[in-house]
Amino acid sequence: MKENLLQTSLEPLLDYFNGFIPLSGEEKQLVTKLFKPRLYRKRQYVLQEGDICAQFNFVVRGCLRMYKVDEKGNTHIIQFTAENWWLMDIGSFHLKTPSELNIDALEDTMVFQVSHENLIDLYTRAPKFNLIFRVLIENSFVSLQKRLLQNISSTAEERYLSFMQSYSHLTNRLPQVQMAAFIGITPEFLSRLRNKQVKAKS
Amino acid sequence: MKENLLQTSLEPLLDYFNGFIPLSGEEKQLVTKLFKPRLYRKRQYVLQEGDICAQFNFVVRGCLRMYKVDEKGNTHIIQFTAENWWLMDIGSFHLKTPSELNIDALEDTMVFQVSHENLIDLYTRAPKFNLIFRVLIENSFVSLQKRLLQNISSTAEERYLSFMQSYSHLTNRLPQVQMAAFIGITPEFLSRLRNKQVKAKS
DNA sequence: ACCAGATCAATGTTATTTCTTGATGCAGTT
DNA sequence: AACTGCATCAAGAAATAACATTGATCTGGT
Repeated sequence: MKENLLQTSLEPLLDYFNGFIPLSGEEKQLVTKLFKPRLYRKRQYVLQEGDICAQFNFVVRGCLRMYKVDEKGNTHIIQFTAENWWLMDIGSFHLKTPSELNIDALEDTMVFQVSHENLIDLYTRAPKFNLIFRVLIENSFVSLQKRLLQNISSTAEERYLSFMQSYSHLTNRLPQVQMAAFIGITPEFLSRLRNKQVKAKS
Repeated sequence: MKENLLQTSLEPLLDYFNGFIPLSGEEKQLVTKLFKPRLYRKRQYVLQEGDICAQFNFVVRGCLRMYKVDEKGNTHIIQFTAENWWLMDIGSFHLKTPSELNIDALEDTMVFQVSHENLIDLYTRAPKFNLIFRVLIENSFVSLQKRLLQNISSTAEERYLSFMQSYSHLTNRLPQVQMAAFIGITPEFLSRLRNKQVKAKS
C-alpha cells in the first residue's frame, strides 16, 4: 500500500520568488533552509480557531480555504487558495494572538511553511524579501478589497457571476457547497441560480 | 453549512482509570483539567513524520493507526487503536525528538490528549498515576512483543489468522487494505487468503 | 520445477459526497 | 395583497471515491 510522499522540491517556491526578482545562490539556500514542506490531507485543519497562526503557507499543490464559523454554526468562506498563492491569518501571525479564523484543506494539499521566527530571519539576512513580501501582501490586499466591494454591493446572482470570473481557474475544481459558502447563499439556491443561467443561454 | 461540534464528556477516561484504582474527587478534577478532548476526522493526521509527538492519546470513539512509510512508499502498520486504548510515539514524546512514524484516523475519532507538561504535572500532583501509566505501558509493551514474535516467525497465512484472533473486535470494522498493511502482504493476496479460508470451511 | 507471495490491469461492489428538485416559509418591496 | 429574493427541510439522483475480487503474469528461494 502506497501513501502520498511529500515530495519536497522547493522549485515552485523558488520559481515564484524568481518571478519577482532573481535570487542569488545564497538566497536560494536561505529559502531552502527556512521553508519546510508539509502535507495536509483533505478536510484537515491548517489553522483552527483559537490557535495562533504560526506559519505563512505557500500552496504548491491542492487547495485551502479560510473561513469563519458564526454563532449559528454557519461557515463563511473568506478565501480559497490554490497553487502558487499564499494563505495565513496575517493578524494572528504578526500579533501572535489567537485567530478567529479556520483554515482547512479542500483537497490533499502540499504547502511550504515559514515560521514567524524564520521569516524575520529571512528579512534580516536577505532584505530583498521585504520587497517581495510587501508586493505579495499588497496583491492580497487589493483582491480582498475588491471582494469586499463586490460583496456589499451586489445581489446573489451578481456575486455568483463575479465569482465565476475571478475564480475561473477553480470553478470546476470546487464543490458547489464551497462556492455557495463563499458567495454567501445556500447550496440549493446556488443550484437554482446555475440552472437559470443555463436556461438563459438556450 | 454546519460543522461538527465535539462533545466532551470525560466519563470514559475516568472509568478507565477507575478500572485500575478508584480515583478521589480531587484526582478526577485533575484529570478533567489536564486532558483535552479533540476530534480527528477520517484520514486526518494525528502525528506526522518529522513532528514531535506532543500528546498521549486516549481513544474514546473511532480508530487510529500508527505506521511507517518506507523509502519505497510502502506503508507498514504498527498498531491499530480503538476505543479505550492509548496511542502515541513514546520515544518521540519523551525525548522530544522528531518522530519517524505517522498516526492518522481510519474513522472519525474522538480522543483525550495530555501534553508532556501536563502529564508530568499529573504525576507530581497525583503519584498514583505513575502506577497506572506504568501498567498501561507494560501492557502495550507485552502486546508489541507478542506481535513482533508472531511476525518474525510466521507465514502470511499464520499472521492473518493470528491477526483475526487478537484484533477480533476490529476485523469487521477495518478495511482489508489496512489489515493487509498490518499483516505485511498485498491486499490482493489477503483477498486470496480469505477466499481459501472460506472454501476450507465448506 | 514448485511455492509463497508480488505486481499489474480490469472489473465489480459499496459507501460517501455532491447536486438537484419540490414543497414550504418568511421578510421586504411594490 | 401579491411578488421577489432568499432560506429551510427532506428526498432522490448522480457522480466520485474507496474498497474488494479475480485473472494473468512474474520472481526469488528452496
